[in-house]
Amino acid sequence: MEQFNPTIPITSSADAPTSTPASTRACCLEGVVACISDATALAHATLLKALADPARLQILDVLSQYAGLVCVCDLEGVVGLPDPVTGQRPRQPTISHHLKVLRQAGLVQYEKRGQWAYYAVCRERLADVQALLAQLYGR
Amino acid sequence: MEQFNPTIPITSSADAPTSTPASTRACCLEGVVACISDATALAHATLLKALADPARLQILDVLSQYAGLVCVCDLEGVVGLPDPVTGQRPRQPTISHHLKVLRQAGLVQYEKRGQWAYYAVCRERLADVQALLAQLYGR
DNA sequence: CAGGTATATTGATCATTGTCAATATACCTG
DNA sequence: CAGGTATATTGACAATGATCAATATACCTG
Repeated sequence: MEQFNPTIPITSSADAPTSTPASTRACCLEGVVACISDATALAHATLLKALADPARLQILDVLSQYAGLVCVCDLEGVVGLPDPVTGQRPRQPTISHHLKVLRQAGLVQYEKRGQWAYYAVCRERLADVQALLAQLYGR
Repeated sequence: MEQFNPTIPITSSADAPTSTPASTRACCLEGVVACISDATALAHATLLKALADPARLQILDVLSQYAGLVCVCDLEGVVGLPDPVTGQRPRQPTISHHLKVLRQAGLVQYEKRGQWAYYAVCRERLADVQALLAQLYGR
C-alpha cells in the first residue's frame, strides 16, 4: 500500500469502542457527511461515465485537435481499441453510438452540413469535471 | 444543439467527395490520428470508470475532508444513493466493494489499525485525471 | 478460549453497456 | 426519380457492474 501519510494524526486507540449500545456509532468520527449531494454525485458520475471509455477519450482527443473540422467518417478506423482477434477498430455504428453518448452528456456538439456531421468538443463540460477534481484534490 | 462555434471555419463544400474510388477516404480530413495511444486511453478510461459512480465520488469527498481519519463504518449510511423504494443507502459489503475498486485504481490508500481500516485519498491519481482533462481542454 | 466487532469475500441476481449486422434516414448528384 | 454516400437507429448478444445476504477473516476483550 506504499507510503501512507495522513495530514492529521490517526485517532488514538483510546477512542476505540468500549461498550456503547448498538444504536450508537462504535468508532471514530461523528457527523460525517458527504459535501457532494446525491443529485450532484449522480450528475458528476454520469458525466464521468460518458468520459470513461477508451474510444470516447480518443474521439475527444481528435475533436480537440481539429476543432469543428471532424466528421464521423474521419473517426472510422482511428479511434477505439482494436479487436484482440481481428485487429479491427470499432465500426461506424459503434462510433455513432459513442458520439451519441458524448452528445447526451453534453460533452460534444455537432452541426449537420450536407450529408456530413461535424463534431466539436464542448469545453464547458470538461470544465465541470475539472471543477469536481479540484474540489476533491484541493483540500 | 445550442450555439456551435468552431474556432476554425468549416471546410467549404467544394471539398465534398466527387468520384473518388472507394479505397480513398471520401471526405474532409487526412492523416487523422489520436494523440492518446490505445494503452493510455485504456489506462485513463479505467481510472475514470473507477471515479464514475455516485457512491465512490461521495466516498472520495468524505475522505478528502477527513484525511486519514475515516474508517469504513463511518461511511455506512452516509455515501451512495438511497434505494428509491426503501430509502436505504448501500450496505457494508457494497461500500467495501467500492473501496476495493478505488484501491485497485490507486485512488485511495489504507492502513489497518486494530480492527479498523483507515482510508485516505491518493492525490497523485487525481492529478493524473486532471492532466488528461487539461490536455483535452487546453488546445 | 469465547464472544463481539470491523472489514473483506463469495455467489447470486438484475441492470447497464459495448459491439455488431442489418436497416433506416437524409442528403447529394446525375 | 435512381443510385450512392454519410450518419443514425434497431435489435441481439456477450461482458461488465452494482447490490445484497451470507459467510469468512482478523482482531480485540474479557
